[in-house]
Amino acid sequence: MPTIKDVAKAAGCSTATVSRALATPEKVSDATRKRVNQAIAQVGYSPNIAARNLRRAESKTIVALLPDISNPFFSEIISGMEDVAHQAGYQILIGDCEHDPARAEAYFRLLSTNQADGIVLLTSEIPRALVKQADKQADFPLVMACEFFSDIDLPLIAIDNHQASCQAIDYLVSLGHQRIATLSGPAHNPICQERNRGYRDTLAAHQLSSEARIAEGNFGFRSGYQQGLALLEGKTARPTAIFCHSDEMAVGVLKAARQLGISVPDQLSVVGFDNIGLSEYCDPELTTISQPRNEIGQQAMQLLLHLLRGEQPIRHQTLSSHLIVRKSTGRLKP
Amino acid sequence: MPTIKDVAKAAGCSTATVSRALATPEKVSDATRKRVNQAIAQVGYSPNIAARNLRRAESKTIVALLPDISNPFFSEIISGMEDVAHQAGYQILIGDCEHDPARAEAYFRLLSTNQADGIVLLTSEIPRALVKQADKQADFPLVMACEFFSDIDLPLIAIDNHQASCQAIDYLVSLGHQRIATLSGPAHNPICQERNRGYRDTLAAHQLSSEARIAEGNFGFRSGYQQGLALLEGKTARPTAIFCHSDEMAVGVLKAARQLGISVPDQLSVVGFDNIGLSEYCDPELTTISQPRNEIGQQAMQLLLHLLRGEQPIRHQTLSSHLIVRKSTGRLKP
DNA sequence: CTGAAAGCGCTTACAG
DNA sequence: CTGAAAGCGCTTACAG
Repeated sequence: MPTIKDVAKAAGCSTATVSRALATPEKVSDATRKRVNQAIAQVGYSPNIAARNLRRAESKTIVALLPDISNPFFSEIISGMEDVAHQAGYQILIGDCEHDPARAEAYFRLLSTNQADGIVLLTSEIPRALVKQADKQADFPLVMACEFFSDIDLPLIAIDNHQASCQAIDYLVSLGHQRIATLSGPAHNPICQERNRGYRDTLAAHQLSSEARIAEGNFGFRSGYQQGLALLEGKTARPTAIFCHSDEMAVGVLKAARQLGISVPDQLSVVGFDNIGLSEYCDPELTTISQPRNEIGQQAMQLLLHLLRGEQPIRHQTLSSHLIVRKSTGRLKP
Repeated sequence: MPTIKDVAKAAGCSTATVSRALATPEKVSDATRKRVNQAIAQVGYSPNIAARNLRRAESKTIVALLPDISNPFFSEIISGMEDVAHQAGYQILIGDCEHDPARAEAYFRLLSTNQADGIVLLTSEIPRALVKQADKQADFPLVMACEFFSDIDLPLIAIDNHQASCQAIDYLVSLGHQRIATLSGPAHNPICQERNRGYRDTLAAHQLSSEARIAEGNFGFRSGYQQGLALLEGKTARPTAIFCHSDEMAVGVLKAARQLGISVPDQLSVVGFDNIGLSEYCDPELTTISQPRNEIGQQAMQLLLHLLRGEQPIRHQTLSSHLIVRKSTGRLKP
């Protein structure tokens, strides 16, 4: 591999000048710049980024920390992040935590070893000690997207989960439903708590508090199916609608209903969350809440870039979600 | 951040000794090693990886090049890759090509700039010039997984797509089907060509060649739905079974059938490919071909590591797939 | 506008 | 077993 020295030799100038022609071309005379560029092309030079990073004490790498890469919800967020990052000369390292604290820790360690410049945190399922410690350090750019911690105030891009939940429940009530259950994600997860608060608030507003019933899943198909069975085959009055905190769980509920011979939406309405690709292709098509995933990714990266430049950006931004009505919800049919 | 100098000072030795205590502890006396380790703990040292990488001329980073990160098929493969990579001290950089040649090129460029040590290629949808050129360079460790090029012989971990396809078609014939269509992925994709060859061979073996009919999709839900409609609403004799090159397309076909009032499996059998999580939760549950995704990821990474160590590993490995029979296939009911 | 020189933090052949 | 020294490839304040 040719180095900057080879270019300097070919161009008949010093390595300093080659470096400047690349980093700050306006500080180099036209003639020299031309010679340098020719030399670069001639010897086939591309800078050794490791050396540059070492010298500049940066890595131009951002870690995107996910709870679970297999959840399709995240892919479009990553995509939005990449668009913005690449344009600014950064690359994204996707960190899949797989609910393993050690993994999360390893990714956090990349910052102290200069292998990453910042983190976009897309999960609250990591050791909070890690986050608290990081938050104290000045040079630890950390941004959250979608998820958040109730007791640690970090820069955040997200939708209003309380409101999104209210909207879903209001809609179900408007269809005449009273026994509306929620199939929540993990109970300790702050976004689920927000959604459950919205659920309770809305039931209360309609004098339906006594009907409140929350089951707990983990966002995946299987838990949707299992909790769906539990909710629907119980002896107590069966819910006529279930609001799920993810589309995968909603599809799991659809399977449970099918198995129990409960027809959707005639005897049961189901609402999902996230509007993943599948929601248009399951049977029936899913009524769900759509988050602007690409925009969330873009804004989160933008926010992190501001932080990296030492600016003081607006730390919290709420993007709007909306309810998409499809075929899995409706009035009860006798 | 403390550097190796700080540790040396605290331990009362040279930086060389600190470095050796870390890299080759057996070359350092017990007493010194102990002092160094104490000093490391005391000053809170972690090595600057950029500097190490520069010195060693490696990055300990492997690029996993995907056609599309939103396809859940890949997540478990990545997972398998990560297990092996992390254990060997490597990290995985996920490169999402999004069918954009410029992106693929950018990721390939990481190798020449010392930002990556090797590539696991999970797509054949990239400029072949890139690959051919890379393949010529000795120091360009490149491994393919799942996908391959028909005219470029690279180290490869994959299933036998021809055989997997034969098995699916044989099974459908055994159920009494004769008009079996295939919903293929992109026609120029070698794995699809293999599968289509298996399809034709099996039809021929059963004297059904005249029934061959191949539609082309792109692996996604939407194309499954659209091509499904086209296959099923045609005036010509409608297929009684469709073999799809992905589960998402199969689910798209299920939707098309539903819309046309064709019941699965009574009037139409559908087979998918990949056994993604969804295939157990759609309606009806999908008969599909399962690939050992985690193992593919592990073996691909293992193969790449061998190459990086300058060894001469077995370049081609075929893992076995198997047909999982669920509810989307059956004998025709009148 | 340009160059000589120092230095980023580490590793490793060499000498002892 | 240990240290002094050179060097990986780049950047940048400094001097001119």
